This record gives sequence, structure tokens and C-alpha cells, in this order.
Amino acid sequence: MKRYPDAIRILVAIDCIIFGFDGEEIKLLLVKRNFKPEQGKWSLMGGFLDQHEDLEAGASRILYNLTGLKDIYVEQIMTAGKVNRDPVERTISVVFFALINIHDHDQEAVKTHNAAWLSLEKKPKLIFDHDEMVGKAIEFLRYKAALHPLGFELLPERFTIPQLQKLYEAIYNMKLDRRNFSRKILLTGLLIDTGEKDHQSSTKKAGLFRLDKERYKNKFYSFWHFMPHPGLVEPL
Amino acid sequence: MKRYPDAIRILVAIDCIIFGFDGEEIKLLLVKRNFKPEQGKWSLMGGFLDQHEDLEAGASRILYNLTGLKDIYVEQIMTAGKVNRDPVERTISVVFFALINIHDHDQEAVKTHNAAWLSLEKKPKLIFDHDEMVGKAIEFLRYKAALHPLGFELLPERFTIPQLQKLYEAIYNMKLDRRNFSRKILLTGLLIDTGEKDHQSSTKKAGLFRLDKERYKNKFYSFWHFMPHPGLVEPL
DNA sequence: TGGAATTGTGTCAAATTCACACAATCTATT
DNA sequence: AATAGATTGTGTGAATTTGACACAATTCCA
Repeated sequence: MKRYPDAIRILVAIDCIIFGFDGEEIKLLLVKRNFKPEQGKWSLMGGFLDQHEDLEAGASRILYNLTGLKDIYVEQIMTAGKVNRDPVERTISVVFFALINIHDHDQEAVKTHNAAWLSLEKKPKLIFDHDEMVGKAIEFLRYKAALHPLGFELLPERFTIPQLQKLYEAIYNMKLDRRNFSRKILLTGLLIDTGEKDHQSSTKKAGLFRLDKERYKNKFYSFWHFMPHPGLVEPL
Repeated sequence: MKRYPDAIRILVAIDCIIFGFDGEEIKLLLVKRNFKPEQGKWSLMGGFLDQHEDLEAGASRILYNLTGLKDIYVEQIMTAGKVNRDPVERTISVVFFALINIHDHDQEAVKTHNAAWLSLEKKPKLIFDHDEMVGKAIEFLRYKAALHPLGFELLPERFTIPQLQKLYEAIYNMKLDRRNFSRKILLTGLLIDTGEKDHQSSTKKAGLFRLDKERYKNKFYSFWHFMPHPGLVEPL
């Protein structure tokens, strides 16, 4: 009962780029494949789209299976469709981008899937066009994090300003001035001082902050900006 | 010979959002359908992906068929995949975003396809989820144009500063101060004064500028910025 | 010839950024 | 318990950028 008889039908995969931050560097949750093709090599976590499933639902399912987490920050970033990108059969892959707190996920599920957190800088070559996808994802992260208070998704509930700075330094691969960073970030009004101190640090204990979630929602479009942003401009 | 026997295969469409600027408002090149389904209604220009065609190639083909133009600014912006978005058969649509000079295209081809430039603000409701796609495209345009010297793609080779300002005002749907805008835009060093004047305008003739294409390439990532941009940061 | 509309250029106060200095807190060591 | 080393919290001033204006010049038209 095909009403578009001339058009071709193609396999649709979903691949997830899962970012985490361990306090020092950006990490990716990757899978060492124990199935074919490309068995034994590393790849992004992925799967095929189900019959009655929306794309976002497919991404959520895959992310849930691997991490046991729901309600995480997920966004579609691109679709890869080169003719020969999958050597087995033509497949287009819709790529999703997820940010999670590296300490907050189901360790068992990760082990079951043969997955691990690998450093972005030292990761091995991935299968197919997955390296290209990761490149796009970093680019996307750098854009988005410059415009929106997105980094918090990678940090624990309570965090210190030096921690936040290290995250930004990792994202942009550059050093930032401690004093200017602190001033700028506090001026956003997004941080609430919990009054507590971080007992992890070895010398002077840094103050612990948490995100003002109410303001986060409202200020999502006014983090650091120049031109007005989509959410602020009256929609046409 | 299907090696992924359990997975489903889905129709893949390509839809193009084509922006133009007539000097006053942002316009979309839309098609009044003389075919089913939804005959007689307006929609984005689209088509199905061919057997041996990459996504970008498909977008270029569709754009070329409608406008007769090659080498235009095209970028993939999203993929729509809701289960019932096409009532006939499940179809996922990869959406592309194109910027063209509204005066520079094949009028005949446009007529043949039953297409027309409609004002973004006054456009009719489009079929399926095409309105949603247009919404995403405007959002994308607003982001991108705030960070990169993208607007020039919508203007003729030579343009005046007031013209450029009107474009920005149309994109962001806001008034800008003439003097501050002029200062800012000239400071980017992207504009070359041709010495000529625009004889279209009715009172004082505005000076005609053109884009410094060499600098445009180099400064694409440093138009107006805060945090360093993907292209400037050393890739990981 | 003068008025209306529009363009080109300039000024100045306010806000923001950048590049620093210094004091306070905590651990470890003597 | 005193001190050195490391790290955090806060401040200061010069330079730059922004925002809100004023005014002169050009062109058409009455």
C-alpha cells in the first residue's frame, strides 16, 4: 500500500553523543562493540528507530537503556546521510547530543553495554562517521554554552566556582582569568550560595553554589549576549 | 539481502526553507501544491531523497530545480520524524536552510513549480509540520546572524548600510540605532566602500559597499562575539 | 530657494572588560 | 604552634565598548 511508489525507504538509526565532565576534562560515554559490524571497535551508543517511535523518543530510549537516566538534557544536532556511511546497508543516522552528570548514572547498565567514559582528547578513532559527529557535537557545545547557561547540566547539584571555571576551560580549551570569571558568573544572578564549603578540595575550601532553577529557565536566553536571542524576540 | 532484518526502513524527504529579503521584509519561497496530498495548499519546496544521493546533494538538486542557482548558502538545520507527520506514509524529513538574493534566480523555474515569495509575517498556514520547520529556521537564522556575517547572503553584491540595517531589523524584528549600527558594522572591517552611490534611494544617495570576501572567510567566526567560537578554538 | 527626508560623522557619559594585587583560608610540615 | 605553599575571595583602575544623543551634508521636490 505504498502511496509514494518511486521513493526509496532507508534504515534510520539514532546515535547519541553523551558528554560528561570529571572535574578535569570532558569525557564521552562510548561503547566497545561486541557485535558486528566493526566488532571490537569503539562507537557512539546507538540503535535503530522503532516502528511507532518518534525520533526524540528513540533517543530517550537509547539513553535510558545505557544510563538508567530520564529527563536529561538532549538535543538533536544533525543527521548524517552519506550514501556509504554504513557499509552493510544504507542508513541515515539522526544524532543526538546529551549532557549528563558523570557520577549520576547506572553503572551496571553501562557495564552491560560494554561502555566506558573516555577522555575526549584521548579517545580512539570511532567507527563509520562517528568522529565527524563528535566534532559537530563539540562545535555545538561551544556555541550553545557561550550563549546559554548550559554547562550546569554537566555538574553535580552543588558545585564551586573554580569547578565551573574548569568546565568552561575544558569546553573551550583555554585558560580563563579566575577573578574575571568569578565576577562575570556571579553577575548573571544564576548562582545561589549555599553557604556550605566543598570539603573535597585540599587547601582553602571553595564555597558551594547551586543553580537558581527558576532564573535558569527565565534567563536561558540572556546568559552572555550581543544581539537579542530567539527566545527574547517576539516570534514572527 | 537485508543484514539488519529487524529494523524498519522509512521514506526520507528533504524540505528546503528558502529565505530572501526584498529590502523591507524577510520572505520565503513557497510552493502552492498542484499535486496530492494537500493539493492547493502551500508548503515548503521538497522532494524525496534519491537512491544514490547524499542529503546535501539532494538539497542542492531541489534548490537548483526551483531556483536555477548553484553555490548558494545551504545548511542542514533539523530532521522531523514524528510518526504521523505525513498522513500517507511514515516519512522523515531532513530540513535545509538556504539564503539567496531574492532578485537573482530563475523566474521561469519558479513559475513552473507554482512557487512564490511570500512575506514571512503574512504567510498562510503550511501543510504538515512545515510551520514548525519555519519556526526553527527563523530561530536558527537569528542565532547564526548574531554570530556570523551571514546576512550578506541575502543582499545583492553591492548594498548600502541602511539596507543592511533594515535586514537586521527584519531578522530581529526590532529597531536599531542608525549611527551605532553604522559604527559597529564598519568596525568589523568586512565592508569595502565602492565609492559609488545607490541611485535607487529617493533623497540623499547612500554609499554602496561590498563584502570583503577574503576577510569574510577569515572573520566568519569573529563577527560579534563573547566566548571564543568553534572555528577559533583549537580543535580537540 | 527652502523644506522634507535621509545619510554621514561626532560627542560624551555609562557600562563593561581586561589585567592585575592583595588578603584570607586551609593543609601539611617542621 | 608557627610557617610555607596552595588555593579562594574580593577589589581597583585603565582601556575599550556601548548607548543615547546632536548636527551637518546631500538630494528631491514644491
